[in-house]
Amino acid sequence: MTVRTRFAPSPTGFLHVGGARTALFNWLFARKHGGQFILRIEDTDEKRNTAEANQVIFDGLNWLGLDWDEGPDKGGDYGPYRQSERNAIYEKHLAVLEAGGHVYEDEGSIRFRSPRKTVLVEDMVCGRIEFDMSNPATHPDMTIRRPDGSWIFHFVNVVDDIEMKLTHVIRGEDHLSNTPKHIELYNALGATPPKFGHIPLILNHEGKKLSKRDGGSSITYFMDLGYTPEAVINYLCLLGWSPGENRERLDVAEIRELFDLEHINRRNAIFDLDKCFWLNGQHILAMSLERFVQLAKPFVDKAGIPYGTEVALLPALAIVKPKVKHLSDVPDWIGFLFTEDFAMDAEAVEKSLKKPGATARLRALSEAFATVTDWTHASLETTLKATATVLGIKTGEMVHPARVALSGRSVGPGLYEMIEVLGKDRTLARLERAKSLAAE
RNA sequence: GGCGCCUUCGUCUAGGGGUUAGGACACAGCCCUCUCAAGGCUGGUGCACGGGUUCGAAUCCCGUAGGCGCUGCCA
Repeated sequence: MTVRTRFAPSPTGFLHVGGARTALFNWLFARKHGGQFILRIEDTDEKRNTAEANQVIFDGLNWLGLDWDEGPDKGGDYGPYRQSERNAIYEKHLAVLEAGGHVYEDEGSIRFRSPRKTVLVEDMVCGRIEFDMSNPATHPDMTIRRPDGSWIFHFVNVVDDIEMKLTHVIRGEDHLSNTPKHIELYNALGATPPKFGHIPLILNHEGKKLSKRDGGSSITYFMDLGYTPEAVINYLCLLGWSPGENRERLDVAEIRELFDLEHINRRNAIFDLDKCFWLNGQHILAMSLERFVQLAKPFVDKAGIPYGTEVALLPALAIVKPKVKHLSDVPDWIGFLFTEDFAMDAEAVEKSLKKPGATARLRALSEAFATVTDWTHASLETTLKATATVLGIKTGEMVHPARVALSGRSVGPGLYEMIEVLGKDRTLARLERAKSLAAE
């Protein structure tokens, strides 16, 4: 039997991190077992069904790297993959329920008549749970169709899962209490229920369900701020799941290999942006320069940094890669390398250049650098340190004014690396220019 | 209210009868150091509570409390 899982979001114009994690777990499960991952859009509420809202889902999943085998944009053997286009299928299944005497009309809507028995849910995450459905007062018959003919989630969801031959349904724990009702529906439709796995919810810092208002509740937030997909995937999978052995930074390939439903715990998790942020830095540090360029370049382009060719951009990105935590910070970190019109931070100028002797130091450094033929960070370091020694000052007393003179600020990439990237001409010119700002 | 699920540092978690209860983020201090990071070291804070069972409970059982979810003609 081929494993078939799905992600079935409603197009709200927003891809929630909880939804993204549900998608991730389904994707991981399918990929791990050599199965298929299906994308189905649950747009029974047609008001929400806009092209933009659909696109947000596609973009988010694509960004995360969660590819699907069947879906509205891809087709497949069990389409259409939008509920708004599956009306005939629902009618057909409703007829089956009618024929079996499982439904009745109630003020224009259609309700499913519960068999009123105990339903056993055997959940891959939660274990065996019995639900006593015998009391109509506490478990009323669910509505499956509104008087206006539109369908209710429970019904279409089950019908689609049957029709699309899904074998495993991994979803949020908010559906655990709905599951016995869904199983009743499967039975009435003569279908075998899939295996269910209910994963814990993601909560905000107040312990409430993460809402749109909470920072980091939307995948767009991570895309815009310059998180890497690898870090977000990593963080999301660590919420409610652990591979053991104190592993923290994992790449997707490792996660695909290690992931299993057995190690999903059952308690809800509070979303911690701090840790996600840390993980992002870890992934940036660990990734190849090629990957970093691929991820950072759009941010640099968007900021309009005049780097010219990609060949010129590469060394700049290389020296900030170990420092940067958000890709959106990259333009700010490399901007001074591509313009002579960079801002001079007043505080930094005050602290490092307005010091007695600063001019002499810059002059000495400038003269020393002028003789350097091997313009590499290693020999630049040697030269700078030797110059400081000659002047009888500590390395730092030379480094700080130089950094401000060359970049306009007191923090940045490694000084020698940035001088190397700057090149001899620009370095000497900037040192010269800074003398006018420096104290005698 | 009813039903279901859950409860290990502030947060994410490991641990499922004998552990000095481990790791990570965050926080503090120190080291390294050209800044900022990274890295290294150190530190504090935790088994919700009450009863059992047991020689021994964070771990098993019962209860209580708290949290979350469902109880929609939302998904």
